Amino acid sequence: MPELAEVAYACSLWKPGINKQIIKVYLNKSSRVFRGCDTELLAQGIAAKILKQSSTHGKQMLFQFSGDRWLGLHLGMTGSLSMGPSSYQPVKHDALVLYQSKASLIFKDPRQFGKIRLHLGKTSPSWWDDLPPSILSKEFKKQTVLKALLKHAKRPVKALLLDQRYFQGMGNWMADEVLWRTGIHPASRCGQIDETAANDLFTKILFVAKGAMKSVGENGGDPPKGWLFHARWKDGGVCPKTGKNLRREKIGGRTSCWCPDSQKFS
DNA sequence: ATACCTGTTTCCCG
DNA sequence: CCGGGAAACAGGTA
Repeated sequence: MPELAEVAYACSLWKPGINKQIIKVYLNKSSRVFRGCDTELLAQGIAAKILKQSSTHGKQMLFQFSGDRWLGLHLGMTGSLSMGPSSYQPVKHDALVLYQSKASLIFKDPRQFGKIRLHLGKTSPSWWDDLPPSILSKEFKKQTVLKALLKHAKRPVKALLLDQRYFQGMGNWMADEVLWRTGIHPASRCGQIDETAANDLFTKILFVAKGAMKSVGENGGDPPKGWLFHARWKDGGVCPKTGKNLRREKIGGRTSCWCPDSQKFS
């Protein structure tokens, strides 16, 4: 379930493992999450090291280990992190288990769209440093939104919101939530959105991102009552604002949900 | 059985 | 070269 806030929450689940040594590494070589990653090097690189720090940036996670080792992790569509006992036995779809003396850190991903990578070096890897600003950061500005809209004038705005080059951390439900709050139809072409609407888009992105971090990111709960989130998952949902029937349809390649009554084409 | 899915990458088209 | 869209990846669930 991993968008911005769910990723932050997932990352926090490994916090108990910080400042503790990895005494054994289990990895399932055949899992697709290791594509492009040398599993031998990874297992050997992390073994006997101490987990020092964890951080997230949008949907990306970075774990720093002693000895200048860094582990990058992306949860894809179905990845999840959890803790287990030190006696934990890996089950199907566990891709990586880091054993410590009193616990184990588990990364599981049935669909294997997630990704693991290793970096050796004094400083954090370039694939981390070079990420665009997170939608939660100071560097994410109105201007970012305006420029993206202008550059992709033909794209449906829903598709643009999912573009991680501009909106690090935005996912399908967040994008629907944002558009619903702006009154913009998800299929509106980016070029048709005026500056006032663009500013509102920016405001609502921050609102949804911060609200999600508070409700979901801190304790793994659901977004607040009254959010579109609770009504958007299946056909037959009702708009929390207008009480009218919501619509669901594929827009920009993803299932989108909107209120035809309050969301109009720009 | 069939369709659907909170993500990203790759390929093809104009 | 580019922007845009569809398909592919893989397995669980309804």
